[in-house]
Amino acid sequence: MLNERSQKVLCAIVQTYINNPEPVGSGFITKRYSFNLSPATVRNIMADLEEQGFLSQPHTSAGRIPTDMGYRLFVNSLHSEIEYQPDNRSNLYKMVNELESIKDDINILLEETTKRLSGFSHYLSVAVSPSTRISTFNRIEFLRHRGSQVVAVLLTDEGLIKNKVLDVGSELSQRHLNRISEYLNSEFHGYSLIEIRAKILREMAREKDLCDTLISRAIRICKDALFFPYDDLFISGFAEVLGLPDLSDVEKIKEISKAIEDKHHMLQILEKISDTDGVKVIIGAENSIMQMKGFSLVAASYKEGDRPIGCVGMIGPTRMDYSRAIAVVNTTARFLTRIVTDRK
Amino acid sequence: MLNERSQKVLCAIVQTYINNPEPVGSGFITKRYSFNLSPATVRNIMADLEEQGFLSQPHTSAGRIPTDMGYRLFVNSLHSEIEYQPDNRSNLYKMVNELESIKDDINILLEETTKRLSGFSHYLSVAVSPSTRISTFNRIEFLRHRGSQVVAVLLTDEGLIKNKVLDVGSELSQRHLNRISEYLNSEFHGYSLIEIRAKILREMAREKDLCDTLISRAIRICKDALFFPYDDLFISGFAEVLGLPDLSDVEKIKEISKAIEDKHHMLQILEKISDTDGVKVIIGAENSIMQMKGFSLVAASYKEGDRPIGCVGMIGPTRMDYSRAIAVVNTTARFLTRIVTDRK
DNA sequence: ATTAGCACTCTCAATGCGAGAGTGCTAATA
DNA sequence: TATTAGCACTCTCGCATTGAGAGTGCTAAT
Repeated sequence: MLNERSQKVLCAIVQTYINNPEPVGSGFITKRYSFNLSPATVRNIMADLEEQGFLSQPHTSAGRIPTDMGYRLFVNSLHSEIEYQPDNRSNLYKMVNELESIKDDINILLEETTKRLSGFSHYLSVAVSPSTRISTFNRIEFLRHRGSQVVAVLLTDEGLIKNKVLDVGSELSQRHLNRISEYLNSEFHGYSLIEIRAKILREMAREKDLCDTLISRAIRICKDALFFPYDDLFISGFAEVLGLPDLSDVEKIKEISKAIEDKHHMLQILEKISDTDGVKVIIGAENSIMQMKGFSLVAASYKEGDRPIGCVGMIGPTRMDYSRAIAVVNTTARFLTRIVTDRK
Repeated sequence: MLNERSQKVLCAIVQTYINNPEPVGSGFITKRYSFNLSPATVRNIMADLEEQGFLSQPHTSAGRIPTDMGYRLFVNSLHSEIEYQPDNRSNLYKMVNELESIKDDINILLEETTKRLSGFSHYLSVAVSPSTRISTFNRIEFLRHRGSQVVAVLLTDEGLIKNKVLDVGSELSQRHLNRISEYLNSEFHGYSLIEIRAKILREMAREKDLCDTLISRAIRICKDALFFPYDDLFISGFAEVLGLPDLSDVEKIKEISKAIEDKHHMLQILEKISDTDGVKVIIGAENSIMQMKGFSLVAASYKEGDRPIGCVGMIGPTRMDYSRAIAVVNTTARFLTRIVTDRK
């Protein structure tokens, strides 16, 4: 579909544009790269590439800029040859070292990770805590709060700690609550939360109009206590990206700020990535769910053992430095995987 | 210092400028307001006001715009006559109703409050959770986590629920942990966290090299478990404020986004307000701690009974609608006070 | 298939111009 | 003495014009 020479020229154009956000002309390519082609030839190639949808022209007499399709080809050709560049490494190395010391609490770890990531990449960075739905129930405890309120504290094998205030209708003694939690802990240990939820619903349907036994009460309380509609989302670096030349336009700024304020939507995107393996790159409006025209997402899941449980990533303009971003995200995800897996 | 007529003209100018962000000319004032003055007279007054620092001129042949001092005078003259306008009320009323149903968890309540507040005010809204330092210890529980890690769950009388992962050095049995928490709960119930912290430090100094008794161990664990460097800060409405004409400049956007990303600094400002009573207005760079030139903060503390414990507020351009903002913030703070106080 | 040559197109920055808005000042007025 | 009418002045803003520069597409030659 695209001969090797065309592809090389395309990549040269994309790389040039990434280095400097100005339309790339045929002259620049011939001067900078030693393809041994004349500007005229490059012009012909560029015209072809434009016709095929890889490049576009701001106006008739300007150079070319890559389209999303152009970036895509560039990124694909990159994917195979990515190794950690030494200069990234030194920064990352420092970061990883700093993070080692706060690995006890997964959420704090993720928050600090995004902060540092955005700090030295100058892109927006994001992370989601391990998905509650697929997390493994470790135990739950109930603490009397006030009146008929109870605080449920849920611990999962992945290191998540979630609490929730419940109203249980009537005042229960702490002893009573302990009996309930003991029952739940023995019953549910080792199951995933989503399994437990299914179990509970089945159970409830069965003993619908059962009298107020310990078990039925436990089940009812538990149904609420284990339900967390959203995972935690960490975003950092908004002030950073404002410095990028790609965001000199107020409209663009509005777009991205809307995207990150809609946590629900962002979580949807990231959750999908949390399920897959390896680094994933979404360019511009490529993925219909990601309506951030003009921005790209580079993300990777982190795993507990072999099971992906959450993800970390970076958002930048489509014109972002993909090779660096991919390397950084990949390394960070591996780091998180190690932390989460080791502490079992 | 400023005669009544000048002050009236100043307020008219400020109000006009708030309604429409364009320099106000003498002609407009005479037409719109029935001061029975000629444009020339108003011009003289305006020249005086400028000399005294209440107004400024973008350029020689333009109208005047208020300085921070101008806004200040305007706000002060407003303060006395603020009542809840009926149109605010209907919006607020709806909001308050919606919030009633989620009052169980103070943090969720504050988060939802800021979301709604920014949604209908189109300004940035902020809130801080009850200050941990002055919160009243209710009880603490420890849950075994993994290895030598323990999860401490702290409940305060104000309804705060905080948890923290601690490494206690060696594995302790749950029974052992329960003994420790029992001891702490009986010892510290009813004290404020800051008092407890002082107590602990004294205690530690005294039995510095005591052997590993239950008490000394409890004390040591507790020192970490009760220490929370930052209160929770909720901010919402960034996408909203981008719509304001005052933020059409990228520099301005950078400024405010930097301000809200520096949570530490923001907390410092809000904590001061949490200690005072009534609605407080900080205009522009008035307060040296608030280096957000061009933005104002309208905030009020919410209380448990008579004791201020946290605060809620709105941030907008200095050109914001103070009268509405003050009314809204005031009402919201009262609402939060009611919720927090009632549920004792 | 590639390339040199050239006319063409489009942007961008600089310039000038006129309309409009609002001022400051002066002299007249109540 | 305080206010006001009148007027020249200043500054911005939008618009059109212009020339330089960059890069293209096309054609004809290699």
